[in-house]
Amino acid sequence: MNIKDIAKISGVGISTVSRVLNNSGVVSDATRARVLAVVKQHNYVPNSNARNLKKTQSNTIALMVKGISNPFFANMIKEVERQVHLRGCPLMIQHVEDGVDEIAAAMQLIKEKNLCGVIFMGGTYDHSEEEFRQLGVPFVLTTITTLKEVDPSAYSSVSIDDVKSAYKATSYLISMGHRNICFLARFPFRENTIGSRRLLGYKKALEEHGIEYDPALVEDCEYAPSFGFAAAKRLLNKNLGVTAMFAASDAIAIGAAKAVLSSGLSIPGDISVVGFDGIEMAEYYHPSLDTVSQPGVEMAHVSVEILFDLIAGETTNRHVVFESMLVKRGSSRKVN
Amino acid sequence: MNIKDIAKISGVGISTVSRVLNNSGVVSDATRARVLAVVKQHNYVPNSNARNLKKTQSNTIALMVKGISNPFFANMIKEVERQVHLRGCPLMIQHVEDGVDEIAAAMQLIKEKNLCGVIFMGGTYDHSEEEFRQLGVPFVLTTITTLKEVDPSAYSSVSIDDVKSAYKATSYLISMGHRNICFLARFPFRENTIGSRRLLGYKKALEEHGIEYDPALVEDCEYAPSFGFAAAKRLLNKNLGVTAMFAASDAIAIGAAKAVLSSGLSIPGDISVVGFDGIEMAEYYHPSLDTVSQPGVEMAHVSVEILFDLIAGETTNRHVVFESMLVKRGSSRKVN
DNA sequence: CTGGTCTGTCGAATCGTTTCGATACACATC
DNA sequence: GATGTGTATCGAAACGATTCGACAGACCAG
Repeated sequence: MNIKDIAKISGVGISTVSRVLNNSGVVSDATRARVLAVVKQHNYVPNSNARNLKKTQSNTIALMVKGISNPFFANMIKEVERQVHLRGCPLMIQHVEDGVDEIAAAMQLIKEKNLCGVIFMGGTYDHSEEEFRQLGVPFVLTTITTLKEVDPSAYSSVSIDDVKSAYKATSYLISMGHRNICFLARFPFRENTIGSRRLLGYKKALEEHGIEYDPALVEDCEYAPSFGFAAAKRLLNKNLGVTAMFAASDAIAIGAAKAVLSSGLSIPGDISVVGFDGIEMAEYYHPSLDTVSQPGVEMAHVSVEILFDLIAGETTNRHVVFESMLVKRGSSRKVN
Repeated sequence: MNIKDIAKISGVGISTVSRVLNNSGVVSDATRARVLAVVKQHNYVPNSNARNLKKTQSNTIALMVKGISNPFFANMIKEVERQVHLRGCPLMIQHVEDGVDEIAAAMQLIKEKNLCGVIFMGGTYDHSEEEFRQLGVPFVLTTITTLKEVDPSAYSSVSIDDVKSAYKATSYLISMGHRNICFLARFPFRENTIGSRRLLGYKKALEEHGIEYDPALVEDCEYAPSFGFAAAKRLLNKNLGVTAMFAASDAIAIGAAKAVLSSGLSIPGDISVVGFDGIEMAEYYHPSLDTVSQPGVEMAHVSVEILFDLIAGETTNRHVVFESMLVKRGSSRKVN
């Protein structure tokens, strides 16, 4: 069942059917009604391959996400899907494995599928401005850090201020009298990853309060409970008199909290714990975990909005920085 | 840059380029090498819209998932993505909102995009055999229950035995002396949802051990911590002398555990808690939660395998039922 | 030398759309 | 009656791939 069949059955020309379906050009009401009736009756759905081929562009959006099983991303992905869908566009979600070049992967998809836009989510990108420009379609970087210096006019982004957010959490702990605060995050050996940015905020807070930075208090760990657990165990074994832990994600914080509790220590009695992200599970942990919460769903929403603005012809790129929020639930307390 | 350009630059015919790219037909080694060099040099990627149009079928797979933000699905989705990707096929992930007809949505995508296969994940389907047959492409139902009786030869599926799994968990609690065991799950007013199947297993275990089924011990609640929390609160307020809680998902169990702990009761001292699914967070909860674990990643893997077998021409549908595993971690204990 | 087979290649038709230029008719204007 | 201006429609040429039938040359057999 193709447009030709519909045309024949409706007794009109092919182009008339096309104009009806696309609401383009003029068609008399009578003809329109007749065509639509036939379309509905036969459950006709236009073939998007043919359409995209002819138009040399599709309405498909791709979401390239690093860490698709990260619980913080789960709700963001859902929101992206919802918003894109709402605008009548199909969405392709592609998980980007560690070590693959996100831009190259997107590039391939763009050429292959004539994508009309891309959202990149999560990770640290090591690409030059030139590489971004070569994409050739609108795109948004959501919760992504870039290693190379890239002209802000060359891309759009949605993020929070990681340095400031980590500073906030650390200052909060310091204000409650903590001096030996450890920090758990993932930092590969390079600058400007999410982890290193948060480390920067952590250091800054220490410095401003005259506390010397001690590398022994910092543990490298992936964004998952099992790694947080192991890292916290290592730290506790060092016997450094830690009274507070700040984790760069709630998943880490949950693992770390488990390590603390299963060592027979209490939270916040012996050790205060603060996480990052604001996932639902952290709230229902016992004790409920304090965290620096990112407005993930809104961030996803705005990402889609920016993308569609760009697709609609908007030429100036936007950079939206959301405010993170320190959520106090009782997993930290004052010490003297 | 299209196939014509590549042909011209390579000094060969269009069809020769096509045969090189598809490894079809005979091409001399010299010609093949020359064409491939040109392809690489110009970063040429064939346009899949044109290809799919001509072939009247694409290699795209769709994943229709109900509850995309469910943490149990997160790893499954990742695995599906990985496996499909590994086979060189693009994946479209579509979240199915409550109340939309999954099959109709898939049908539309299939016609529109000439999909070559679909995986349906999660939810309860109210479709007739006829509707499944109309899909016209291979598909697999993963962790899905069907309301209507459907001939098993008409579809493939991957699942666990929900009745048996719930029976296992309930029997475990009973064997430790519990009599007042409550059950938390989502059951709309119909048979054969995941929730009602697990309820069946719960009832069966009670019955076999001569414990009368008390509807007051069953609470309806969505698969998320906040709902589990509220449901458990309601239960505790009834003062029914509950000593154990069995939740139909770990997310519910975590919420319920929070309710128990924040009421000043202890787990497993006062109340034993058993969840369902086997998500990582449940293990890192404190106390670590006992659960009936489903091998989600394997289930996803097998789903993709079955799907590709069907696409490859396999004509008999398969139904793989995985064994769930009772994981004891210490959130339940003996009572007398 | 003729005819047959094999190898490597090519051109053209085709997939199902969109869209541009053409056309046909009705009606008004001069 | 010739001309102009809408309005509603149509046909045909694309879009970029695949694939089938055709064909040229090499080689061998008779």
